[in-house]
Amino acid sequence: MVKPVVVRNLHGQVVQELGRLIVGGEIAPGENLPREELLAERMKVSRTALREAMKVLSAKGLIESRQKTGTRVRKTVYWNQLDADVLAWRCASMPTDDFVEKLVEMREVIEPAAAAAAARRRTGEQMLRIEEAYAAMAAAASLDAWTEADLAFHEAVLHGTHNELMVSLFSVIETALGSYFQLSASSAGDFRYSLPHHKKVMDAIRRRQPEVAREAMQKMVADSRSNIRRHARDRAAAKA
Amino acid sequence: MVKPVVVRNLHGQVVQELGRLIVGGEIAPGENLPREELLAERMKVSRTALREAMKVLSAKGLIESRQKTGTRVRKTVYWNQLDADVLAWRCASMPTDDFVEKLVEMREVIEPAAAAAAARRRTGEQMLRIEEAYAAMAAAASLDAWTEADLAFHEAVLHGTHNELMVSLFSVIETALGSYFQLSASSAGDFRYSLPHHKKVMDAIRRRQPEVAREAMQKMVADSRSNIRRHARDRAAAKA
DNA sequence: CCTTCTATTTTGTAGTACAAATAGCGCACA
DNA sequence: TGTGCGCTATTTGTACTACAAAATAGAAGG
Repeated sequence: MVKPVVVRNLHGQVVQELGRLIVGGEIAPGENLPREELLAERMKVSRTALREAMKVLSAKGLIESRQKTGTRVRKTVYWNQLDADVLAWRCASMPTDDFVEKLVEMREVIEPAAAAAAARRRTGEQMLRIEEAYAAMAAAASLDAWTEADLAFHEAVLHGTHNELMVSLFSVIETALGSYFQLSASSAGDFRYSLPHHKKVMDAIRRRQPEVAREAMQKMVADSRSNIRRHARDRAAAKA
Repeated sequence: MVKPVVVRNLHGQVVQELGRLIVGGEIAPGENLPREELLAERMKVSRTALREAMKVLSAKGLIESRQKTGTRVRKTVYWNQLDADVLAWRCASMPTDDFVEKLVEMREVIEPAAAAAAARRRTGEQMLRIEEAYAAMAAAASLDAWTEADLAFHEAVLHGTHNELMVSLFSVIETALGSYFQLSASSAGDFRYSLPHHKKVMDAIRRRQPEVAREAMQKMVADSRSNIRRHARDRAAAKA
């Protein structure tokens, strides 16, 4: 269920490679990349392809190029941290508990509010999508199927808010759940324990009860957070 | 105080131009752009520069290119709506009250939570930044100076959360406040009325009172929201 | 009617040449 | 000795050409 990240284009590969390097901290902010000609040669691509890759990275706020000065990595404040790629790169290079905590904190802020808003404004169509996702979760036989349905559930709730800006935060939730599943997969426990939480959220949204929906979602995320902490403790204990 | 958007590069201009066209809806999602050769000719740039611009747009999720098929505008769901450029383009093309409402809704979710988190975790350094911004607001003589200080205040609070993901949401707040100032500038009223709100937030964060900070910030945003609505009503009345 | 193969179109990559900006050096001059 | 000015070397930016690769649509064949 890991992210496929299938890239057929050459410059796409370069984007991934450089992105990982930068976000992973191998090239520190303020530092300069080698000049284009060199870097292109070193990565065995043409300068053309390299430059297209660099434009992508600069669009995500990671780098900044100026004539004569060269191309340098920008301070992390300027990075588009909410960009799906950037999140993925961080997650790949630095899956520290610290970062996971930050992801969960975001969920705690976003999701209860989104659930409440969805309870107020969701359309019938959107309610249907939520219910379909729930049904898929209930029917899921494998962890993969469950994961997919779970993501669909949370995305459907976001759509229910009628606010595209909210929906764009799905990348954060996706990343958070992704690393969560990665943790819980190791313990191989039954993954269905959170189904009741989902039901409460769904019901509240159906009945248009914003505050009930908010609290149910809040509990769901809090539960997930404490699970993560438990896993982290277990891992630390196993290491010692 | 409008956004400068100074772009010295050619492809940067092309990015702006195409970005505005797409986000403004002139080219609808699902629709194809003219083929590169044609488009390059039409925009009077080389194919090279055009392609670099398109890579930027595809990095922001706006378009998607495939061989033989061409380049098409993606569904809005895939757009990085939280990207500063995308927000600016939306704001430029579609400053409808509808969109402003969505921005405010985001603020209502983010900022009270951020204020609470800052009250818990801010460092002395970060507190100082908040206080400096407040001082600058208090001393501001012009709307421009006030605007700048106000933005600095809200950014400083976000930094206090110690969560880069939160900080990245500053683009949303910046855009929201930007269009707010644009509205309130027309009525030319005194812009300092929200200073007491800011003081309450600052004090609560200094005293490490999360819930007080949350409520104070919530009131600030709510106040701003009702102001926006009043302005909208006034404008509607003036039109009729 | 369906399958398969081919031809054509469009983006992707490579390479060359030159333009433009600018940091840093060196020189002239006070 | 210090200070300012201009030159030059370096690095990115743009243009153009040529060809590679993918994938659609259409033709040919079963």
